[in-house]
Amino acid sequence: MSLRFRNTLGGALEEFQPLDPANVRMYSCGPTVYAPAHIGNFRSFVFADLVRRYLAWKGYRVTWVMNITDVDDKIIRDAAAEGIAIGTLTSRYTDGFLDDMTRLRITRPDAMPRATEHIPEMATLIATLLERGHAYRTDDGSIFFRIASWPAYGTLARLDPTTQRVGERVETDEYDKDDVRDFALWKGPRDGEPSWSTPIGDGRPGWHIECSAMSMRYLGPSFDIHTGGIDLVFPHHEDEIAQSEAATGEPFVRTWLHCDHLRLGGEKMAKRTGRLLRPAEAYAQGWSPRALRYALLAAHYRAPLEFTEDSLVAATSAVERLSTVLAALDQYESDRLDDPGVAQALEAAHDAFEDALDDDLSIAPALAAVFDLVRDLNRRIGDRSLSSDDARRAAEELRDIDQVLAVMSPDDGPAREVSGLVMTLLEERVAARAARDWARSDALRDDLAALGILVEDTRDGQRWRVQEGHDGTA
RNA sequence: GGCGACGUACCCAAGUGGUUAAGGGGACGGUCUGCAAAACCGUUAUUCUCGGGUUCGAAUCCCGACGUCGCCUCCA
Repeated sequence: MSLRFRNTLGGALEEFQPLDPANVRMYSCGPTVYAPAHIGNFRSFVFADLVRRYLAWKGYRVTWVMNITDVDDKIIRDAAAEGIAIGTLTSRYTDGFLDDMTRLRITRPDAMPRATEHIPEMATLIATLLERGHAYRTDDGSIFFRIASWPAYGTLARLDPTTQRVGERVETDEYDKDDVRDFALWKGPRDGEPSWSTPIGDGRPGWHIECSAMSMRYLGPSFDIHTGGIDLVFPHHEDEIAQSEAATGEPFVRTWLHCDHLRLGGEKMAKRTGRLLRPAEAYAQGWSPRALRYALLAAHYRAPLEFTEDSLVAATSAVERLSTVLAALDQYESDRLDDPGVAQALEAAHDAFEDALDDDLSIAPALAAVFDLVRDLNRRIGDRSLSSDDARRAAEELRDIDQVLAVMSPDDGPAREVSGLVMTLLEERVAARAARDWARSDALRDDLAALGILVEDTRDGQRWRVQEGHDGTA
């Protein structure tokens, strides 16, 4: 089967066909760096990473761009409150964001453009909109997009602009718009606010224009996939489409993908309500980054996901189950001949995994296929019915699948060589067990545990794996 | 008020017309083991929010009720 996505634009399940088969172009709305991102934000970034990884796994070359919004009202407000330049504030939170991405195993995008570094591109785009009559200036030097000039406005969000509820929370009179629904492309200069001098005048960009300008800069006027949280559908992405297509006259994005909210206590996780959890806080409570990743990944992206401690308990057990079977396979040895049933099981699991994800990234059946395989492999390990090559191939298959999931290897340097001390202790313990010296054996097990090495005894002898959170280099 | 999503076991979550309702977690029982851990086996939904209807047959389709959440305003 082929890859299909549920396109927010139109709502249909559509077969994915890249505009350029040799290069899938994808853009994700990134963070506004005025505070550490919370795990609700990261749900959308982990989701985008899943799209990116799955496309690559399917054999596509992907160019992935994620913006960093480093100038906006909240950034200006918070920097002023601290008495620092906005760049000082935003570089602080940008660094933190990049660290969080790394720990959550989110692939580094090919480009992460900053808004403040693309002011000229935005000014050019706005100039075009002015020329074409889709934008107008106000007395204070601001420039607005004229929604009345763009009949398709509202298509993405399925909103009828004429019936929008306006008036309840009309923006303050700070900017003098022709129509309350018009949105700011450019904000005129003000005292105490950062300002750039451009051909369209002094001031600073509005929010939506940066994504249009930067996506076009790196991906061209038309590209394949645009991702974001469901709350960006309106007005952000609606505005992006309007201003982009009005400027270029070409279709902006082919497939829009939006993930639903992460919830806490039954409600959307959000900074404004204070109802949130940040990655660092989860780690401080003892949860591992990969368990957090798994918890964010394990539900379908278009379904709301309630985040609870139970979900982290489940995620922790699930990822440990995966790394345990991998460790067992890696250490498995047998003189047996290959069992053709193993190759069949691997192929069946691979196909089921792919079929599930092909269907609009249906992660739950994909994971079910993985865990069905894990149970089968554990059974075979217990029966010693595998050959050494069977075990090696099984581990290879799991690691291949993990190119998409990125949850199987323990955090903190799983692939690293363990120290000579650990190897010596492991050997000593084998000798102690051979001599049935249980006291010595148990003492060595404790010593190894203190070094982050979990030792288990099986019918086939001693088996070990690295404990979560230890790097095994002690 | 408009638009949208949703209600499946103790928890999370697949399944969208037809043999025994995936998978993960938790709990309990068992096997293995010097002990421990891991693993494996078994038990945990005759039933899918409720009430009607269509059908030979529905968790799956239709109507209604109740309940939850989101967007319409900054927001992943």
